[in-house]
Amino acid sequence: MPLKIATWNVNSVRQRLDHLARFCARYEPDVLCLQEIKVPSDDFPVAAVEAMGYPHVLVHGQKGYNGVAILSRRRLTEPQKQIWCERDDCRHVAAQVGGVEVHNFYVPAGGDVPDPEQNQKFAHKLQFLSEMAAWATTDKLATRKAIVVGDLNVAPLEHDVWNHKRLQRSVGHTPVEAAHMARLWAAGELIDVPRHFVPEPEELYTWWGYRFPQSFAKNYGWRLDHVLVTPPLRKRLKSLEIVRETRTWERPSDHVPVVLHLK
DNA sequence: ATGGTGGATACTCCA
Repeated sequence: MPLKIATWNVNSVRQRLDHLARFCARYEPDVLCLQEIKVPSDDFPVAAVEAMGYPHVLVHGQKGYNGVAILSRRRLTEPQKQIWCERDDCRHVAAQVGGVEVHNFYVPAGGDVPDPEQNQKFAHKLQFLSEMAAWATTDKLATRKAIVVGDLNVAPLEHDVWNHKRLQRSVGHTPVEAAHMARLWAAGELIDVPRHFVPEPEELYTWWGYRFPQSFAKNYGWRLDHVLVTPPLRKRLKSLEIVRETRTWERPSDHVPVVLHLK
């Protein structure tokens, strides 16, 4: 059965309901994984997303920060809300849908200083990525039909950022973060789907920051949002699209959706 | 060397 699955860091689901409706009407994903919903689970706008065609909703949210959700047209089973780094800050939710295991992550951004000794946030990010790799190994992720999506807050490859040389010392593109990402890929034998379709050196970005007002116009982008699949799904890969147009809409999220189409 | 903007919150944190 075909399956269209999208991931999108919406930067507050309540601020982005109009964009969600527009995106869903245009791209019609069967499953939509959201990050940074910034709302407690009980206050999630379930009626609004049901009206968009998503009656199955799994939310792991809290007040103010972080938070993830899976919206689906099909029934979601075996819900999971794992805790990482011994703190429940709503960064992971997972479920089975259409015979596939979908894991939705929001990895810590890591603060500004790329040194785990000086910066606890960076240490937390590295530990989170290490735990993901350990989980992929011990749970034998590679043997299952699994999809890992979300805002992993790492642009691992040279052409995943607009200026590799300049940004190597910036959090999100340091060699140590790229090495952690490579260990996760190896641990789950994960296929980096966007790069499967569009290899380096072509640029691929999913995020353009707010702090430089011209970042999108100048294409100062980073590829922070990821779609990874295990080997049993390789033959079902049909297409992948990074939906840049949402970044041109009024009051956009700083991240754009990524849509995977499985045969 | 530094600041820029956006969202949630409540006199500030996080990205």
